[in-house]
Amino acid sequence: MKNTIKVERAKIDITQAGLAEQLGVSRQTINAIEKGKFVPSTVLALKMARFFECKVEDIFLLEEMD
Amino acid sequence: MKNTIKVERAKIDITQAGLAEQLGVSRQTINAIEKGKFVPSTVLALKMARFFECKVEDIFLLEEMD
DNA sequence: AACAAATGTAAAGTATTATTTACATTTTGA
DNA sequence: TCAAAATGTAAATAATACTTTACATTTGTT
Repeated sequence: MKNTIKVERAKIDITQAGLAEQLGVSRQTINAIEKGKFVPSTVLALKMARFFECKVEDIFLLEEMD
Repeated sequence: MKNTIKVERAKIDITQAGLAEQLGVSRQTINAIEKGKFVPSTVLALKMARFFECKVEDIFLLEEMD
């Protein structure tokens, strides 16, 4: 599972901490997701998509292994 | 969190067991998600959207409480 | 260089997601 | 009506998501 969070963040120039605050999670959670440590819950994925004004599919990309 | 899985299933006339098989999860998992017992992982949500040929946002709807 | 902000990482613990097994109830069709 | 298929439910367990705390490294600015 790949994700484009770092790029989406760059587009609107927001830090991991800033995004975390907006989404109501810890900074480490954002960092871990961004680094591919784990995939967020569907609720958080939906909140991210809403925040970035795009689709969940635009941010989280299924791969063979998933 | 609401979901429209039952409706999507009805559209293409597939059973919970059939859907479970297609998605590679147990029938109980589909049933539990459909009944709102829990929200599936993002991976499973993405697979569902892909299977139903729609967006994750079309199936899973954020509510106030989420 | 020096400082601050941002990012990376780790470990321990809690909460949630998903599985298996098993059985009850409801719906459907012959 | 009777049987089979489909759905509902529950308990125990495993796997994963997320938090907190804490510290290290990198990056940007003066």
